Amino acid sequence: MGLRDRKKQQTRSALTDAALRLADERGLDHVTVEEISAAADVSPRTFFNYFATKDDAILGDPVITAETVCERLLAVPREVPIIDAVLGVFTPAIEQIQADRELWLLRMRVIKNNPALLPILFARGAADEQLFVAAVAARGGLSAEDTFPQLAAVVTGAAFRVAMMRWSAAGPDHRLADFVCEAFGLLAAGLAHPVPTHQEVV
Amino acid sequence: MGLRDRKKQQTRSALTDAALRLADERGLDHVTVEEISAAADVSPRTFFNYFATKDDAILGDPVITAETVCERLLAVPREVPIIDAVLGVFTPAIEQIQADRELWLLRMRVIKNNPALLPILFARGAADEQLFVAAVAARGGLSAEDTFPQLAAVVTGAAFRVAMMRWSAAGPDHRLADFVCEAFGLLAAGLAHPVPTHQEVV
DNA sequence: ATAAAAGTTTGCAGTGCCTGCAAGTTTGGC
DNA sequence: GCCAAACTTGCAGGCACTGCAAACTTTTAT
Repeated sequence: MGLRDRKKQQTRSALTDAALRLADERGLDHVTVEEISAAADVSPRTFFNYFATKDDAILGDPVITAETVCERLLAVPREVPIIDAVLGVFTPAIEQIQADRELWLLRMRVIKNNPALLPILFARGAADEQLFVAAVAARGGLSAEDTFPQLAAVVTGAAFRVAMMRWSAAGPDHRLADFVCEAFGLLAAGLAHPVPTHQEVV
Repeated sequence: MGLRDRKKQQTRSALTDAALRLADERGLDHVTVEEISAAADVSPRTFFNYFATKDDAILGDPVITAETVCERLLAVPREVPIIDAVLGVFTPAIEQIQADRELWLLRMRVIKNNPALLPILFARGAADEQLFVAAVAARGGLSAEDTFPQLAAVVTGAAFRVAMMRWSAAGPDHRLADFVCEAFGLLAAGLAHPVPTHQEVV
């Protein structure tokens, strides 16, 4: 990678870093693009060369592209239940997030304090979601217009989001993977009422 | 209701109607608040006395308040599985939407064409979502910090959203209730792979 | 009926996000 | 070193949205 691209990468993360730090300190609404740009030593106009919106700077680059998700999902044999398949597909991303723990905890804190950001946490756009739906459909030999793939895609996404929130709220010794497994497990159980201690399922 | 409130109601729906119509014609991005206000015969400043954001005018009033949801949910006996409980709680809202079919189909078309609106379709705000989580928790004798209520609330919301999308995409003879039931049924089945015709579950 | 009170609409001025355009400046290949 | 491509920047401008204070309208009390 040449000097050029290295510099771009630097500017990019300088911008997210500044955005995250400032938003964490004062709340996203009390930080202007002008301030973020100043903190990253670029002009406000340049900010928008890197990110389409102020929010995007907070969210940074996606950990995993929709294309990768689709590709991997299609590689999972059809016998594997969709929940396990999705879990497998996301595992590398989960580990990636776990590795960048500090960054992500900060990011999640900012998201939690600025709920406007929340929807974008998973399924960053309708386009990505549609790709995901299509992949689930293809893997199951179904149409993207069928209920199952649409539901599976959206619901696993929602479950993942819940896992992220819980992980970020938990203590430092927890692994994101555990939260995701727990959530997906409950999903696979059909959201059956969890058994309080010493109680049998009816 | 006095003249005053009647007029307010009139203005309010004139604004949503104008917003929906114009957004449907040209796309939300190509409609300004000024235009919506002009179509509804009020000043742009007045628009913002009625709706906090342009999006809100599209979305109109919530069909069911978070408070009602919580109230009803707490009334459902604990033995009823959460999915059935939620289904029961939403039924009146579902019928309400079905009754205002024309309005909602238009609204859904606008939402589909302007995916930025999509997240707000269910769980209009983080606050509402939290109330919902709390209600699910209370009904199940769990804490709002537990995984189960958080997951159940978010996931059923997502499923409802999918049902709405499917209903709006389907022909005129379909009932929203059927789509919701189908989605909730798949959820209850743990997102098991649906059986294609003439095939046995492994 | 009339005047005061309470609630609504409106214009105005201002902030901040975001965009297109037309320079300037930096970088990589020759 | 020199050219072309890529990147940065300033400027002008559109639009969402807000607070404030001045009309205006409905309601209430007399």
